[in-house]
Amino acid sequence: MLINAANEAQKSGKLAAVALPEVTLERPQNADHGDYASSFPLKLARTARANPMAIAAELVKIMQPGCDIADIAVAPPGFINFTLRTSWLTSQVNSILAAGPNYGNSDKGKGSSIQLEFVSANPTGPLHVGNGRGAILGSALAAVFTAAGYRVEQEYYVNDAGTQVMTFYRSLYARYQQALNVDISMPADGYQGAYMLDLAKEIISEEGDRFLKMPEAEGLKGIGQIGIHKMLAWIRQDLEMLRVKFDVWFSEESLYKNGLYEKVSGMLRKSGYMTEREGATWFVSTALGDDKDNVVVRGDGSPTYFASDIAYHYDKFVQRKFDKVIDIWGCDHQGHVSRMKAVVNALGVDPKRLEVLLYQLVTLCRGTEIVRLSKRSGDMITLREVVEEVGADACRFFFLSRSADSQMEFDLELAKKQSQDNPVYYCQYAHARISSILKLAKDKSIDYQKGDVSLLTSEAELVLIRKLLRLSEIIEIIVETSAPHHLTYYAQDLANGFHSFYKQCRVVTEDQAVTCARLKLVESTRVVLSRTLELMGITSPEKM
RNA sequence: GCGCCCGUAGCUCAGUGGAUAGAGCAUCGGUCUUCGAAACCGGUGGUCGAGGGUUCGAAUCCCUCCAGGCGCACCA
Repeated sequence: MLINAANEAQKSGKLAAVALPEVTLERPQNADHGDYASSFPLKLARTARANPMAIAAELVKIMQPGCDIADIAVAPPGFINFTLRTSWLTSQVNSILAAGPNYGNSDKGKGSSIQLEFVSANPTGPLHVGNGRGAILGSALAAVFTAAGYRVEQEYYVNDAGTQVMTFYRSLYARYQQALNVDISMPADGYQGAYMLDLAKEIISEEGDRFLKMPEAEGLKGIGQIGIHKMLAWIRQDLEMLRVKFDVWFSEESLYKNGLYEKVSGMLRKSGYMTEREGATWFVSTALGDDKDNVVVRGDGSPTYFASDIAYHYDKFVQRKFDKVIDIWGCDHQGHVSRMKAVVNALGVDPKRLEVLLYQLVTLCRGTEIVRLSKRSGDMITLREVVEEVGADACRFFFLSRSADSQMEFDLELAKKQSQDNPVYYCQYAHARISSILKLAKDKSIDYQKGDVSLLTSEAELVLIRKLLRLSEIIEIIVETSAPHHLTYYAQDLANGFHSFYKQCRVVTEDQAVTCARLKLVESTRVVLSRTLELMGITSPEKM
């Protein structure tokens, strides 16, 4: 609309014929400035060598208010403000009801495929709180991208190969032997956590001492594999408690077994990105702008985790042909980003198709005392303990409520209290209230299907409708920024809009017509609020 | 030393280069004869770490400095 007006103004000579800047629409903070505002004239002023106010006035003359826009106004120093027509706003209530649970969805993604890989913690111990942050970030993003018309696959990369796994095998084998009264000490670099003892005991109760009778190498491997398997089952349970589910559990080891690793390293060798030096094999990241090269195969012939990652990303982009891949990592893996981008580049894939989302670490504390997160040391608070303490809804909301870029502190002493103060209950309470109103209407057999939405004219009603309409905008922002924390702020804003409306406008009254119109508004609020909570993976309770 | 993230109200944090910088908690004060007070309404509280620069316009972009977190392995 603005572009058309500008083109027309240029044709008629009212505006200098210069390249037009990008048209942007903002949402003004001040409601007096309308529903949408554009600073287009201000941006045009320089190139067009004209007063922004004059440009704005010309453009406004050309643009005509339509069925959706009631008013277009010029505001100093050169804004154009658009105000939506009330009748259009109220009609949106019917649109929301018609869309139902699909409200807010779009086809922005046009069915292109996205692979989201997250958590991917080593299966050498239970998940800790930091893993929880990644898990919730990933699952919320998956929901939002799906709503925006992308085909999303959620994947957990299982590090079932490599040195950490061997350390786990040795630790578990030692615990197993100790539990069977063999005098042996834990490996110095072993996993000390109490869960290793429980695991060993569990295996003894199920499998007896048969691994003891085997040659050491065989026993180690046998017990280790059972242990990893059990660990993975635990992890899966932990994640399910948080309502995080994966479509694929991808085995690192499979990359070696099926020859993909050999194939990809051969390709890179041929194209000159692999080189032998100091007895090891290196990936020449520096050729692609990285600050240093990285070892792929150690001097002893064993591949590093980086080697698997190269084959893994080949599999993602080339074998499985994902249009886009998003890896979600803790910020302690930050150094790995440029390498991975270089690898993707070397494989002939546009590195822009790989997005690495880093989240800052979660620090745990008990009061003022900081608790270190380490699987190797004994003192560790598991994700499960936290979820059991505060519940999945509060936990998800808490993790989602901060941008991935900001560090967060999880105070265990305040966990319970935090969960009571958690704004998630504010949002859920709004949903429960709505449900109870709708139930009242049902008990009174009020049929509001034909309610006339044009009766929704009070300020509180219109404010609420405007908030309902923002969901698709929020989804779009999240798709563009991969920052799902906006959902939590939107949910609170929406809940506030409803609570405020509820206080000012009695829904079920003697006035049948108004009652029906308001019930429609209440129902549409339920649709949008529960959709918002659903995207966050949070339940919408009818009672609390 | 180099790289990434962060510094916004007493606390925890939002803030897609736009108009008077927001929310929750805390604090102070109002609001229940009627659909859920787990709520609503209002007040107090800010040199947006500091200093430069770009811009009609900067919390936002650039530079320098200060403070915190995390990396910089033939660990993952």
